Amino acid sequence: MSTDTQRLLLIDGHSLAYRAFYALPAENFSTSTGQTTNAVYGFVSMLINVLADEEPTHIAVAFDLGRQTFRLAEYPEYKAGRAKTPDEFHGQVELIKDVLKALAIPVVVKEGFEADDVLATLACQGAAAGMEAGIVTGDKDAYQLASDSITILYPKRGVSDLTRMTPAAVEEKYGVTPANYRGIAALVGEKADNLPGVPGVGEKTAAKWLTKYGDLPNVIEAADEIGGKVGGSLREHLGEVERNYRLNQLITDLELDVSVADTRRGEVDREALDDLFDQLEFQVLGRRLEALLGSTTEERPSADIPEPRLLSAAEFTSWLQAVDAEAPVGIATDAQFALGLGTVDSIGLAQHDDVVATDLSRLDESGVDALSRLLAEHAHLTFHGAKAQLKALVQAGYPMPWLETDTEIAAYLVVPDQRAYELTDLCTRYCGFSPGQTEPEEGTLDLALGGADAALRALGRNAWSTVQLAAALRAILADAKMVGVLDEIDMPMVTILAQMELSGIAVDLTALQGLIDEFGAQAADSAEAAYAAIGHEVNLGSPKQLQAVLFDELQMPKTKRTKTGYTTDADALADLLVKTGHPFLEHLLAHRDSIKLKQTVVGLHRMVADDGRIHTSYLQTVAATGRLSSVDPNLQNIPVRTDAGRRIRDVFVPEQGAGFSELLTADYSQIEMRIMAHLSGDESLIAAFRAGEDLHSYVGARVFGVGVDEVTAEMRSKVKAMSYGLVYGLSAYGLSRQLQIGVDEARELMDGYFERFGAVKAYLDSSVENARSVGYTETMYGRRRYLPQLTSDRRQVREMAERAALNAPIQGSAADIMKIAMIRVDAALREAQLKSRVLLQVHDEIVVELAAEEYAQVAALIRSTMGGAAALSVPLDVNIGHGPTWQQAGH
DNA sequence: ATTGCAGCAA
DNA sequence: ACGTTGCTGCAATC
Repeated sequence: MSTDTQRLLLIDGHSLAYRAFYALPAENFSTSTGQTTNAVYGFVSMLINVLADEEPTHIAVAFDLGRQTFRLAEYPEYKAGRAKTPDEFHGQVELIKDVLKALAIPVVVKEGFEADDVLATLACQGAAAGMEAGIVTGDKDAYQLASDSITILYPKRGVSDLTRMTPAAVEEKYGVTPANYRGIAALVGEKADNLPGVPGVGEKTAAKWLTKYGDLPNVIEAADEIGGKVGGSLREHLGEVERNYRLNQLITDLELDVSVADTRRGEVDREALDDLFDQLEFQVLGRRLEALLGSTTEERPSADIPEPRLLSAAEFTSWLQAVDAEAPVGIATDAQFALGLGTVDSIGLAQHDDVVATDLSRLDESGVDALSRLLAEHAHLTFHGAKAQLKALVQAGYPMPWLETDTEIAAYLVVPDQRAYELTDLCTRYCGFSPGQTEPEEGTLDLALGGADAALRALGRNAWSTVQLAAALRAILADAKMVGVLDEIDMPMVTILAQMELSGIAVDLTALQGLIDEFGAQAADSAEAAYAAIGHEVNLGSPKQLQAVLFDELQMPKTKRTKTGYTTDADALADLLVKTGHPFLEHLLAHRDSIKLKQTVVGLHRMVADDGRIHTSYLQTVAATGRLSSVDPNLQNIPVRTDAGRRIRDVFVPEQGAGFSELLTADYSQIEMRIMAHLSGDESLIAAFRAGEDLHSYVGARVFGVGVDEVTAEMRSKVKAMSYGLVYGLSAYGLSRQLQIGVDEARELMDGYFERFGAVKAYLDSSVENARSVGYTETMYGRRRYLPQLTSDRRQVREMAERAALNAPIQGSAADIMKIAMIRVDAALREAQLKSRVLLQVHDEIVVELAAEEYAQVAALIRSTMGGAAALSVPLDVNIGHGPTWQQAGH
């Protein structure tokens, strides 16, 4: 960009704010006073980026004004059918205008016109005055304005990534000139504006026609000579197309209160801006803006990343030998891991501002030694998403590193309910710079053009970035007193999980194949019987087709509504079976059972690796409470409640012929209720656990006012359901439905419980109230979960948050205790030089592969370690079993 | 490719 | 509207 050209930046405020609102999760952007700020954050973040990128000399933001526009007047259905914008959005537009005012950026509106018309007018005026104009808008109609002097900056995904739509880019994407883009839009239609186009005509067909006939009026004129089905379709919809064409034309000659000269950048009101950002609690964003406004050179933040050096094998070795043992080292690799096998080809390393990268395959022996020593001995290694990389490195022959910080996990601890923790996003958010593209652009040309080197440099940048990010996140965790959770619980877990996943668990393939055949045959039989019962075939797996059979064909009474019709879930079907006695239902239910089992065993079979074992992956940053989750396959939901289901657990066995003899399972009994007893301090409940009697009978005796041996099986099961339900925030209505009893009886049960265990109720209530006032819940070890929805005025949203607030400290403390136990078990097994190893974790249970002759020692070690993992006011009971399969090791 | 339903676990 | 936290597979929809 030449410095003497004047650059005009024009932004569609409403459309960008709206995109930001939906791109950023509202629950992660809310101030302590409850103001939602996601749209403001996204908008301002986009604004900062675009100011840095475009360096405009002139700038303006347009907003829509007035409900009545000329488009609506011509077509009353314009933009109809759009969902009502949520209340959380409107207030944020005002905040955005406040920010713009402080930044001295004029806001332009014109009654009866949309923001894009205003922008089009200003852009044309600017272009006429010899300026370069950029229009930031989420409305593609603006493409029609693209020219040598006007570029459209269209947000690709979210609001952070803007595509530059020049005339060439428009032509490349749509095959037509910007002027003809209107024709494409008119033919294809725009769903968001409720402007239907020609059915069957997409961008390709539209472009073909426009190229052939020149422009849309010519296409319309020639409509009669266009053959085929689409030709007919076009003739039928000419009216709509002409209307779309009129409506999507942007107005470029509005009379505005603001002229291009008025948009010259003015003096920023720093004080107002500081106040505003304080109020919005935008710390990082404030610093980013500060950096941008403060420096006259307006250096890009990403320019701060040191340029990575690509090293030869010899250079790499000497770099490693010169590493400072006291300073953090960032590591990033291109590791991939699937089905028990990993690959890692290249590595980036960073210490201080020295960033290097190399191909691992090129390393000679001394290079491998030096890297091994770094991994084994350095005390300050930082990764982002370490576990898969550790596994791949270990399989490549390197030692298992001791890692100080995994920035993905640190970011999870800071905000545990985010969907993704991408390094780039986190750097933008917490450090105010962006390491940029983490992987080279797709496409075969890249390799030829040095894509491999670019990929190496990206690894170097990632390695450096993760060190900066670790420092930023640790500072935040220190403020929240959560460094202990990071260092003592979640970091040590990473290597333990990596080892468990590398081990995997052996399966008996013959037995597994047997189950596939058996469950498959059962499913086929039930399906046949079901078809016979109604006289025709139907896809039993399709709720929609089942509804047709049950409610239309067989005229059965309607079940509970779902979004798309009536439920056909197992409860409802069982209910219908009682009411109608129709044999179809019986066979359908049997089919559901066996097809589900078959699906499960087929899924497991698919995941057996070449070593005959299943290597699940544990996810450490998914469950908002601190639990682990398991994928590929999920080994935390293997059936156990039915006999048929339990048989699946029989295919999990110890490794054959390697000195392993049995599997051992160890689980905490009623850990969540014990935690509830501890946290509430309820004397009765604590006494119940200390008595060591059957908990549900003990509680049942209290609730029903009878002796412990007078508690019937029915009473016990009711109490059991209620006790478990309490941990989840169960209501009387929910309890009544689950137990198939009246709401009154359920209410009496709950009242009875709370009367005898008063401190439990007090604890549950105060726990929610406390979370509402501070904004988060806490486990016994300080792991937080933020729940800003606790102050929502939408009842359903608020109550959902209340139940989450009730559950999170209990579920989360249990998860913490299990993690601590696993860390200590791992250490104790090592210490005692035992060969047995932990393979699986299922929330309150671990599965251990027992080396021959080690049962007694391992059982004792695990019982005492798990039982002593936390000091509660009640004992932590551990059940242990062992046997030749997972099923038989259970108890 | 995404959404909804259904069903498994703790 | 009415019980938390997860994952997977299928059908239907875009």
